[in-house]
Amino acid sequence: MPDSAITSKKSDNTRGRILDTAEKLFTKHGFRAMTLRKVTINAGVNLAAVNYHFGSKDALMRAMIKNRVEPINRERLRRLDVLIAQHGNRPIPLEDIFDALLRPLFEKATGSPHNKGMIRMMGRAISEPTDFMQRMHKEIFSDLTKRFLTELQRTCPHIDRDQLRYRLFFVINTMIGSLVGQVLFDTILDSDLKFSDHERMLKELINFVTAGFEQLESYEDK
Amino acid sequence: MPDSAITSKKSDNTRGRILDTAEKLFTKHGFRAMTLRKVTINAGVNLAAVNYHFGSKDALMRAMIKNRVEPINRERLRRLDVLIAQHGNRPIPLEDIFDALLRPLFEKATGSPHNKGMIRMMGRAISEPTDFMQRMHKEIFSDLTKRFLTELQRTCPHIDRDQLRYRLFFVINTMIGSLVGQVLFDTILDSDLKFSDHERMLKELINFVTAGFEQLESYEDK
DNA sequence: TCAATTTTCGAACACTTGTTTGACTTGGGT
DNA sequence: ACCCAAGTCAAACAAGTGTTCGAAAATTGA
Repeated sequence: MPDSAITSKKSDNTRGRILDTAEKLFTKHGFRAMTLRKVTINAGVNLAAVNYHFGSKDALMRAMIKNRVEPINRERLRRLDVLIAQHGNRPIPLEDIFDALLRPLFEKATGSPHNKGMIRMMGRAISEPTDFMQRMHKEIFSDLTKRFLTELQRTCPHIDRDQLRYRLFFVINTMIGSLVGQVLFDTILDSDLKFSDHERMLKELINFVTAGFEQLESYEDK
Repeated sequence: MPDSAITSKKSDNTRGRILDTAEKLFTKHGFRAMTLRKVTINAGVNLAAVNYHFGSKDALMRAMIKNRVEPINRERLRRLDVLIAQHGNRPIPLEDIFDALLRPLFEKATGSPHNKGMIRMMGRAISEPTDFMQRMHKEIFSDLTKRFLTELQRTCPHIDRDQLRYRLFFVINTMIGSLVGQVLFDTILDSDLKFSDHERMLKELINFVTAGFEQLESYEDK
């Protein structure tokens, strides 16, 4: 088995072609349809190549997710750092924090319909109940949530610690759900609104989670 | 093949035992692990019984979902009707509408850990990209969303029609995501908060979506 | 009671799955 | 020229998949 860190991501080598094709199939038809035979035939490589380059199908899956999620999370943290640098020790506007959290994901979901579907499948994969996925989840998102929690805590000292966590939980769920639930969107809408209008949707989403998180009008004592 | 509408839901007959066991396996280990052999062995019935009573594995899946979702949706609509009767043609408070939409689902998720896991798996199943699921989705949720949309429209005439749909979309996604994303919860929290505190979570969730939907402080012109 | 229908059962079918093996081909270094 | 590691390949493997079938068994109705 070769060193996976060195081999490039381009699709001119076998490893890259497998990764690309697997992602394509996974995106289009889900995990069940992503069989090694379909992947390898579609990629024009030999069946045994997957186990040679990745070790197993699960490992291929892991590599797929990491390759997609980690750049997004890096970008999120980068934007958060920019905000911190801009505002020093003054509070950061909530919509800016959420913009840093949501926009990188949505930008990946813009452009090609493949990216759109891919993000949706990522959301599904991440919420898998398998042990393998749960471990991976912690591994990938632990840092991210910690950093954003800290910043939200600092910006909103008036919000109770537990409530703050609940609300961030809801924010993230709204985000993931909105990407995963394309189907639902069509069901609800039945109108001329397009799911592909990402900028509009992102704007509405940020407004929604900001208002939900802030809860200017307090219902708590009701 | 027998008439599926007549046979009872209790687990003393073969059909019922299959349904229960399938749900248990699906809940605990996902769709992949729900093989017909595991189901039938675990239920103490013959392998061929599934195809005899349901016709196919997909049909079994369909029966599972319907049996769980439809009672919840009926309860949602019942509560909405109560609200309408109470308020006549005056607007209904938003948190009451969302309570009617969210609480029936959460009440099912209370009590046994099985129910909790089951709801989570339902959320996952519903967001499947297969044609079969998408058709089913429309079939099950079309009425529900239409009814709630109408009522929201009437209660919030000041909210633009498209925006209203976006926001209901977000509300539902927050709800589903919050049930599906148990894993995420643990990752974010890393604290003494318990996912099993449903009443607390439901309250926080209703506050969140109400504030997000209402958006008293307007960010739209920003 | 007896025939008819419904339900159960074991066995097999046809097929797909991920993985492994061992021989073959390639490409660079000495 | 040679060698050796890296990569590719066809073929098979063992295990598991949903589904089907015809014969038993159980249940029902007259």
